[in-house]
Amino acid sequence: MSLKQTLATHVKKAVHQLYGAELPSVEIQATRKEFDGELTVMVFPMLRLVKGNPVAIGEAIGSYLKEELEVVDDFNVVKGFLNLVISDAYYVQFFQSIKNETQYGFVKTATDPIMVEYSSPNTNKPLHLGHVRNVLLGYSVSEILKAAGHKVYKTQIINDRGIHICKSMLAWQRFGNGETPESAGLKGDKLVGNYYVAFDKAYKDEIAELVAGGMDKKKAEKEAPILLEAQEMLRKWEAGDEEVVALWKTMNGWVYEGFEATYKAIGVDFDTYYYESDTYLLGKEFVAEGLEKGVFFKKEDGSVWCDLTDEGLDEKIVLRSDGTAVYMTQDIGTAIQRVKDYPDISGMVYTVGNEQDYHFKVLFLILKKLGFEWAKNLFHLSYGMVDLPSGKMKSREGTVVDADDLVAEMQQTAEEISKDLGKLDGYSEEDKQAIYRKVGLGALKYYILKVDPKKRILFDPKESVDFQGNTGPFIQYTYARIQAILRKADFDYSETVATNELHAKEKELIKQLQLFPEVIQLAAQQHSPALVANYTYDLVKEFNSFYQSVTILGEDDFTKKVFRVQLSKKVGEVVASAFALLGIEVPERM
RNA sequence: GGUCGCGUAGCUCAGCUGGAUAGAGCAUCUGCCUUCUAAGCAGACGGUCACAGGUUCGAAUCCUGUCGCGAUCACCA
Repeated sequence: MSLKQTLATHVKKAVHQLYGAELPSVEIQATRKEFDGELTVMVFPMLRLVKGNPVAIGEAIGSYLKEELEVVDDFNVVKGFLNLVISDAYYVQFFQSIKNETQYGFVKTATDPIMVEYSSPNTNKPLHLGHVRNVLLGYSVSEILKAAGHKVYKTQIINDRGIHICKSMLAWQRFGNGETPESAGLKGDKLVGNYYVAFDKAYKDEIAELVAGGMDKKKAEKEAPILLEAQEMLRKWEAGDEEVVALWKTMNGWVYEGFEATYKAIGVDFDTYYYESDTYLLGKEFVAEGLEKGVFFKKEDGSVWCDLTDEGLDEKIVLRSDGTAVYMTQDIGTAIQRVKDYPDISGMVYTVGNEQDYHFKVLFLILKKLGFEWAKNLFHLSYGMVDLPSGKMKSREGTVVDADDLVAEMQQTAEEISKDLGKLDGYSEEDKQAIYRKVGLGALKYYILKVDPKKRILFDPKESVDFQGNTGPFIQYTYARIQAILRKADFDYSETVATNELHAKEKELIKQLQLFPEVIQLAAQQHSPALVANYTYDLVKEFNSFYQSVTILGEDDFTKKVFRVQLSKKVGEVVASAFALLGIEVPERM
């Protein structure tokens, strides 16, 4: 039983004995720094059941607790706040109980499997800063869910189907001259991206030409020959035309290779992949079934819709009049396919930007209407856009921040800062590069993950990302210093030592460590890596303060010295664990 | 226009299911490297928590309205 629970039951007992009232619950929280004590019992909420002066009630309960419980050393009452001073012995004992636990704070048994989808890029464009946020969030939430005791399947849906793919293919046929990533010396995703841009340019030129010839602009946009040709290509593709399918396979292959390289550089991975080209047919099947059941209805032109006006939403199309699948069709199919493949999953998390809030609201509703029990356990992990000072990122206008470039730049910055400080002199170039990579990526990842997913991020490439203060490198740096202590400790610090008095900073540190398991659970509940990031920062700040105000290795008292090394070591372990939840590595030195 | 999200220090952000005098970092200023890594520590300065009502012993937090910013309401994905 946790300390809070113990205290709560005793507070209830006290109130029962003293006032004959039964409290349904007791509110206990951490005492604010400016007051004496560790934990505070709220007296105000009791006033409903217990008539009297809150200070007097607090005093009475305080005396009772001090009398009854050994861990309560003392108490004081300020207004309606009963502050309890918890004994050092309790914290010493708590620390000793977690000291040797591996992966302290993690739930080790994996139950209730959850599938987490993230990344899900468009195969026409190289990954950019927006995808980086997506990938980092999805990966981190997956790790957090695992730590909180879930089995997790990381997956992505690859949008390898649809009119957009045909556009790049068409442009490649027209302007490509058989170019390949090898011949062009380009990553595959970059090469295909170029053709997508080429298509767009040709398309715009054709529209301009038609408009110059007297056609209405809207009509021109619909009737530009290159667009009609792309649409024709999509029909051929859905019909299984060999030539089209072969080209599609080749170009998709290039893109995937390019994406994999980027994922590897960022340090994220997937357990399983889904391709829309494999699931859209299943979606169509269920649209047909839904139509029979009356969940959907057909319009005169043959398109199929779902009426959601009862839910306060609009009508939503689920199948085009020409019978081809739309986005929604595919997502219906994909969700169903996943549950077929992994019947044990209890829920799914979709990491997708907030511009699709409406889409997912509708998707979840439709799946519910189709009668799937699991539809209630779907969660849209919605996140805000990453904006640049110049506004939105637009690939067509060349205002995107490319993911590969970004990672390289961060590593470069880490290298420059590190060289100025000169702490790595004497290490091999290979070791140094590995550290620069960890630090550069750490800065980027932390910068993005520490903010609440719902909020938009303003990213200024010029000012780049900080390396001081509440940042990844600051936390990594603290970890590296702890490792330095452990390297220099030339005595055996593995034995449990009998300490009975704690330095104020030691107590603060242990209190902070104590919070870690709760933080993991809360972060999992809220799907929020930001909680983990900010917790880690607090822990590290507490450690630095401790580090500055006590001597560790130079301490004369052997018991204290050992205890402090053990404490430092544990802080290091928790920092490493917490950062692993964010997908950030920690360096042994920097 | 309908719906959803956001609005906290000059800037970037914390603030858990309502709790005490709203917290960090950056920037500006002041101290601290002969002792475990100064990417650090200690301190100063900086606030009408967008605004107005309401609920409550108590509101940055919950409710209503107003304003500002963004997203979305496609036979695009």
